[in-house]
Amino acid sequence: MAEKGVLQRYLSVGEVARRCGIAVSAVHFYERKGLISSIRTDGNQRRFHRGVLRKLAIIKVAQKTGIPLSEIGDAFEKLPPNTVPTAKDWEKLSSQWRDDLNDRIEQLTRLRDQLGQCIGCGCLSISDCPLRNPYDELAGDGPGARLLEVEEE
Amino acid sequence: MAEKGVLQRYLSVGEVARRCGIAVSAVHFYERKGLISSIRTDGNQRRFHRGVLRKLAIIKVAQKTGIPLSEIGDAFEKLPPNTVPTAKDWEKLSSQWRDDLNDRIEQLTRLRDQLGQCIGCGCLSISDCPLRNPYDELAGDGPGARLLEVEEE
DNA sequence: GCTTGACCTTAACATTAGTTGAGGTTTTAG
DNA sequence: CTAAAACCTCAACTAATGTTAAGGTCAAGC
Repeated sequence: MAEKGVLQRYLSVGEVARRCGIAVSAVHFYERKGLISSIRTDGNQRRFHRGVLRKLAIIKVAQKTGIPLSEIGDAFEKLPPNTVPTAKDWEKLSSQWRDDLNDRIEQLTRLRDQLGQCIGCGCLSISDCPLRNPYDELAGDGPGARLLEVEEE
Repeated sequence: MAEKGVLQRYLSVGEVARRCGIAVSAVHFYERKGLISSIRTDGNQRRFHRGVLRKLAIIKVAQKTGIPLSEIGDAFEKLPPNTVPTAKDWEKLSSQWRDDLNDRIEQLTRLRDQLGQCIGCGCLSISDCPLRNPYDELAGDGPGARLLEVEEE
């Protein structure tokens, strides 16, 4: 009781999970992955600094943008250790991720537009279908361009 | 030799893979998953109808939009069986997937805009940060809104 | 002081989308 | 005809992101 109240310094794993809307197992998982850390009580239970809540919030947002945990972890490692991410830190992370997100949005938008055009062509016309255009970003996994080289013979 | 040339009707797995720019193992995989099918030679080797090239092209495009293979398979099953997807079929698929894609683009765009605003607030301000606004689409996994209920005490 | 809920660890399982390897067969080119 | 390239199956492995279960401990309220 004495520690609770106005200035509860440490949180149990259950509290963290509940307040972030994630499962306890996910909190454990993120800790195993090194994204967050905790100290232990004498009884070996985890106690989390409040800052972990911000980190988890950042993790959730970053995941929504499609960023893998490994990359989130890399970003966290470049932060000053053992501190709550500051506004400045968050600014760096979020602006970088926003750029990534923008790139992904652009890619998807191009694809959507191509799909839109392609609805008319039905992927039947070699010359007209943008999805079959070898020089757009749909090609380019192999040497040369043969993504939709479907019936060139 | 006799079958090759101007009107080669069937393709080996290697030809299919090469012409689609995917690995042989991936072709096998898609067949196991029921997305494509083949007949066999007397020697038990796969032979693919040319239509498989179009299906694989569709698979690749759909995957780029973020659609899982299971869903692509579901869509294929609703197509008339044993035929090459027609322009009409492709129109249905592509317009549906384009709508999905649009939804995803919209979500990501909202998220990006929120990130943009959030760069200023640094996730420090309870009242100003849109990422902490309990009533936008970032919340809503749990009962009530507590996504980023980070330091409300 | 005991019961119950919360916590601990470790291992296994689930899912998606494939890849890799072993061991053997078929096809093709010369 | 023979050697090499391509093919076959089946099982195991990869990677990311977790969840679930088993077996045991800790903490808090009555």
